[in-house]
Amino acid sequence: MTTMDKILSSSETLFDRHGFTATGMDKLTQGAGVSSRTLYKHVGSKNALIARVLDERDRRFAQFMEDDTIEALFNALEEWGRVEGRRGCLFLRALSETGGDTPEIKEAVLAHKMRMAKRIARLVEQETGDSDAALTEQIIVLFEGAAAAAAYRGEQAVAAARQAAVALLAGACS
Amino acid sequence: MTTMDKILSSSETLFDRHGFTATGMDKLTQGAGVSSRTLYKHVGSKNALIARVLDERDRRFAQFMEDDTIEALFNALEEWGRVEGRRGCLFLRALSETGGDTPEIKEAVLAHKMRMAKRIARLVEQETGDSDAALTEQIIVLFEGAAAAAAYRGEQAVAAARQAAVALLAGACS
DNA sequence: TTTACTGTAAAACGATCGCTTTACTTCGTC
DNA sequence: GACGAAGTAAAGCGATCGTTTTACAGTAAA
Repeated sequence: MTTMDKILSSSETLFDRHGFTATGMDKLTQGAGVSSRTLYKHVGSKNALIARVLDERDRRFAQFMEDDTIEALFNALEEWGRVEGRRGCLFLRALSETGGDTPEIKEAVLAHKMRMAKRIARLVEQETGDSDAALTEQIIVLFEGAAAAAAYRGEQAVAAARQAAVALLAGACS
Repeated sequence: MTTMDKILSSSETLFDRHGFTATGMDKLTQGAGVSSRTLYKHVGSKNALIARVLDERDRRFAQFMEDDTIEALFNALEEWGRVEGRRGCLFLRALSETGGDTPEIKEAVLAHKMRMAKRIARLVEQETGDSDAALTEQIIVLFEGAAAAAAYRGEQAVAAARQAAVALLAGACS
């Protein structure tokens, strides 16, 4: 595990558990077991660190979600929540904590959301036969809602989202 | 407008725009046009202020959403977003920024979520004839997803959530 | 053996954090 | 006309913020 890996993975955990603004640089260096100088040489600034953490999480999340049906996608989200915890979407949390006015963070968030939207659109097209923009938007909302509601309702929220998605897909096929 | 009203309403705006942790007491006193001593006499602490702001928002939100159908509820959410902005659910944002370990804040958030869940359950029962827990959970997820996704997809996310909710309700009635 | 890289520990930068205090005004009410 | 309630401005509390700096150690290639 390289120094960079240590920095990114422990920072991700700290940000996720305690929030971005509330987590100071001392906690981050201490968490990574690294001096502050080393951390700054690697990432440049706290905002850049946040953006890098989000990019890395996007990679990890996309890899975790490599599924070929909408139903499997929601199953993967359920499993992700069991493993990683359910504290809401870290990307939207980063966006809202910074008020959306940190360009590097905003870009990382929107890139992730764009990628997820495209993936869902592709799966919908695969399963229904044609590209249904309205249905795709509904599945996106369900996915987002599952992540958000699971923070206080637990994994039943993800299960409900999956059921709803499957029902809507079935309605579109007929 | 009383001093307390000024404090709560301007604090709500600042928290919503810039985040809870990122908004310091000086911005809050300055925003309310009030001395720091007055603010502390009224609210006691920053965490207590956050909790009070959330309670007040819950009141305002519930009043805004006084509707008698699920469809009307989503219409109201769409209108709320137009008027108040779409930056995600302020309650969940408060919860995640504080890591969930500030009791007074956590209580305010869960009280709000419980109230919304009960309202949705009642509306579902009104419209389908019986209390369908699974369908209720799906509508809750859609509502939560609309609020979250609207932050980066705009009001089309709310429209999609409404369409999905109506479709699921129709499926349950038959 | 020198050079370059990567790391450490620790102090310090000015600014800001949440919060308290001191000293003083303004105002309605009894 | 005295009094308490409710407000002000401004300084200061110790702590922490994000960031830079100084001074030094280990290692591997040239």
